[in-house]
Amino acid sequence: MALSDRRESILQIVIQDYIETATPVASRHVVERYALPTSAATIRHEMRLLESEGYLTHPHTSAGRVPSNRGYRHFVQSLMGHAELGVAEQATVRHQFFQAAPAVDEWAELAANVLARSLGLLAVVAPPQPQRLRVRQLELISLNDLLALMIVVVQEARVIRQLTPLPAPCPPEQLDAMAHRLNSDVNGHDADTVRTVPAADADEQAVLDTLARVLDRDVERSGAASIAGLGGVVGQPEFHAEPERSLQLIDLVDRQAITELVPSSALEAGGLRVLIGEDNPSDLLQDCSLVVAPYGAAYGRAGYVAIIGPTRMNYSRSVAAARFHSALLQEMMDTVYGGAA
Amino acid sequence: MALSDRRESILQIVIQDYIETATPVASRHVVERYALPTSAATIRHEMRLLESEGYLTHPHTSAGRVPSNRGYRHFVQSLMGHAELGVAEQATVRHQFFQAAPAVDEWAELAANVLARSLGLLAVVAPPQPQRLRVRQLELISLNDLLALMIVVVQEARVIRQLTPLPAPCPPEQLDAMAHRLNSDVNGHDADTVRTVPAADADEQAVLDTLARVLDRDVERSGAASIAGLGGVVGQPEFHAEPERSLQLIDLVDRQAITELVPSSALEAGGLRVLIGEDNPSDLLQDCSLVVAPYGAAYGRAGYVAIIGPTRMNYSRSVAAARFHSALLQEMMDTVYGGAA
DNA sequence: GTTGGCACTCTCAGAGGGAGAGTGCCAGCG
DNA sequence: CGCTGGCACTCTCCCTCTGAGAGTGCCAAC
Repeated sequence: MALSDRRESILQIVIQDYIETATPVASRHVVERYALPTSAATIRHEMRLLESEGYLTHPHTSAGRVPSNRGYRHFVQSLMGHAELGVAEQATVRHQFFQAAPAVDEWAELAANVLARSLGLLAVVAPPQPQRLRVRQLELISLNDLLALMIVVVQEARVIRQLTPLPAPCPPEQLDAMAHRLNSDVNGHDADTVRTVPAADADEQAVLDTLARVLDRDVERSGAASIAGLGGVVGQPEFHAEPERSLQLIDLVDRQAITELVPSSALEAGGLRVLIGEDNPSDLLQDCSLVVAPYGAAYGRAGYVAIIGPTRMNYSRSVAAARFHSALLQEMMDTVYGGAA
Repeated sequence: MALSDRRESILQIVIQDYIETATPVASRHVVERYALPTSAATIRHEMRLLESEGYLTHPHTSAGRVPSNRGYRHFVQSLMGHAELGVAEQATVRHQFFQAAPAVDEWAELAANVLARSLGLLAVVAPPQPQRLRVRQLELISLNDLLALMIVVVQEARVIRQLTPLPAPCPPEQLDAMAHRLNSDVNGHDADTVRTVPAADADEQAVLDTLARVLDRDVERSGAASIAGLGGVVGQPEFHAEPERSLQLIDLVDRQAITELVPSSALEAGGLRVLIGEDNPSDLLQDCSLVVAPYGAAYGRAGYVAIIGPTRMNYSRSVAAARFHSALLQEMMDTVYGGAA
């Protein structure tokens, strides 16, 4: 069912006004603020129709209108247009990344911080997860005769540190020799092939076992997602009313478990997705929206940039920012890793 | 001014009861719950005296007594006794660390998580910061002819990843050769001595410059403190009443800036400190207490285990847990790094 | 020194009431 | 037929009031 032009623009005004003010918008407010050529009564009439079609709701009889999830959905799909970050803002963000770019570990964190700050919402940035890790360099540091610190640099440009107990005493020189020997054996190997490498003695076996286990474990860990902007979201008016909800969210962030809120189905499509209210599988996000922009699928399980906020979030800005950041991260990864895993 | 025995034990009861229930404790409640051989009126009389001496307060005329900061301080110093974690709990924690111990990166995080969970308070664990970093192993990965990924393993068992632009084109083999050459030159060097190493060409100079800068920067970064338990602490009743306070705290954690709340003066003494209410330099913690247990001073600027919660926190448990964890972390570091920097 | 008793104070929850904000509807107008 | 002003109606919000309940402070008696 198509909406008349006027009805559409009223819907758009109501939504934008509500996004801005967070208070139900009244008919009179609309005509006055937006200098419409009609009277409040007419707007009232149109709003009533919009409500009967499911785009708006009513907290109570004598309150103004509030967009329904359907209204938001229509807004995102048809009314919002193709959102782009302003040129100036793009430049600022690029500049920040340019300054930080050398520190590979910090990309996701930087992105999350910039997003959170500029949107005032919760931002989650998860880097792509490689399907498997391949050894590039193995380093063994002798701590004492029975304990070594293993440092593994993997081809996917990650570094793992791990303590390794040694079953038989092994003095530092011997350990160095072992590292040297093993390095050529395991170079380019992943967990599975590491397991097939023959060991010269018990200590070597222990090191190889640990190495294989560590390669597996580190792939498993979906961890390392950066989260920022908790303060911004729980400061939103919709959270003031329901402290339990805030607490649940805080707890999730605290436990580093917000990644659970991003359904993997949203990543599969490959493009940017906006999940509004009940679109979200999680109960916690029933009154929230989620903007997800995947990136880096070429490097394994796709990473993503996600924005979480009340359904009343500024979709235009959120979508633009998420899109821009995911593209930027993709671009940086391509520069650094040459476009292939 | 010494307190009579009875007065002291009443103070102790009031404080412990208040810590447990978070509600002002009434005279009648005390006699009934703790089966005291006196009447409520007597308790009332004693409480009045305790109040006039500054150990207790009164939210309002018809409310029970609440400990004052002075009361808490006296409790911590004289009444609480020497708190130790139960044997069973010690064993559990040790077991958790034993399982995770191999992953060096995760010690602080694990400690923060365990503390936060077991106390329901905010836990901050900051690893010791080495005064300077010395190169152990330098690795250069060619990304393209003009860009390399530098991976530095430092003797302090930390790993740094950093992008390095190359002024002159440098194919992979050549880069490998450079890494090999430089490795012997920079081994054991810190930022200052790295700067004195002569460079063979422009690319080598660029790499050395980046290396020196990175060694400096990484010492600077006080970062890497692990924080956990935000949900627990803002869920405490004292935060319900004041949402702004919660927001400030959330924001501080969000910005990874809670470390600001731990005054460096608390670390200097070297022993465990308890800062109650206005002892805290930060405004935000005026109604909160801070338990700080430093560790690892032998490895540079001391790290610490800190517990943050309302003044009504369970000091006995907090102090015991902080002490135990700091000792455990110290012990683990000594095992791994052999007791010297 | 301790106790029971009693008056007093203060909070808290609920009820009531008036003001204000908006709507829904209707009758009239272009 | 769509638009408009007017008006009754509804619902929230805030303020005030009130009664119940909880505890204390004090006093007189033991």
